Amino acid sequence: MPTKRKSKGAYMISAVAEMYEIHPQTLRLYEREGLLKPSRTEGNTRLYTDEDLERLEFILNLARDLGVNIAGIAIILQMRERMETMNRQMQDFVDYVRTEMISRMQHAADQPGAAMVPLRRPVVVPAEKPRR
Amino acid sequence: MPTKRKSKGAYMISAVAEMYEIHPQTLRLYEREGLLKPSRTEGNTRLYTDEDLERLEFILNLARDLGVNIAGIAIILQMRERMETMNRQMQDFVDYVRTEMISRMQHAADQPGAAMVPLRRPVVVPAEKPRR
DNA sequence: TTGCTCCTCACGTCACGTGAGGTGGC
DNA sequence: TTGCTCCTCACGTCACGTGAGGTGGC
Repeated sequence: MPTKRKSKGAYMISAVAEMYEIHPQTLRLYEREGLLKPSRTEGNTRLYTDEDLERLEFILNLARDLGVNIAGIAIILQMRERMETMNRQMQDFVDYVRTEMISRMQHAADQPGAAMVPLRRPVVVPAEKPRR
Repeated sequence: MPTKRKSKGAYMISAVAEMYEIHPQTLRLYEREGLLKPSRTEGNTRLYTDEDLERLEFILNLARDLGVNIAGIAIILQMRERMETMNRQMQDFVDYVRTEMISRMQHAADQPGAAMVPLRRPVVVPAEKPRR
């Protein structure tokens, strides 16, 4: 039974195996197939960080609940990262445009006699569930 | 050998099987598993449209070349659709902002004595390969 | 009739998960 | 020493692809 659960830490393979009811060999298999990349101690023992565990949970969800094989999981992990990048870029762009618009509207308002130009249509931000 | 190749059309199962060197039973399997949904004639014979074939090519790429199982392919197809939707929305938004900006800059230029407000940083559009 | 279609059932192969067996460091 | 770790090898099970067998409509 590992003492730490939520806080930052590094777990050895048997602790992780116990936490997720998974065979240690399966964890080694996932690493050999490139799904997980835990760090190692100097003595070559695997150390799983919280980040590794988060990734592992994602993997287990796909493997156990959805029946996806390793090749599929590898691709889905890649796509997930691409989507997260896209979401970030989208959000950055939306934020940028918003502040830029506000800034310009204020400039315009500062100028006496300048008219506000209404948006022709509302800005629709795509409904994406926030990741955290 | 089907006479039509590129143009719009509907293919029966053996024509598709020949074109992609795939067993007809495999096509039936993919349909049973929900990956493909060809229409049917009144006599219940499957008809594959070009759209179905495009989807099939995607499926075969995953199954044959990448070794993804059916459960994985189903999820990847879903994710692909979500990414396409996101790309479309992103592109729409970028286009909208661009035309809106131009329109405002022109308005501003029309007003004598009005200063151009330079962008604080360049607008970076994410590098996404265009789909068509 | 011929050559297609539909379907179900069943088999071979392979990937995945797991176990055994032997090793080495804290 | 004990209890962990590492590794490789091998087996059971199941999904996938394919084939056979029997049916029916153009």
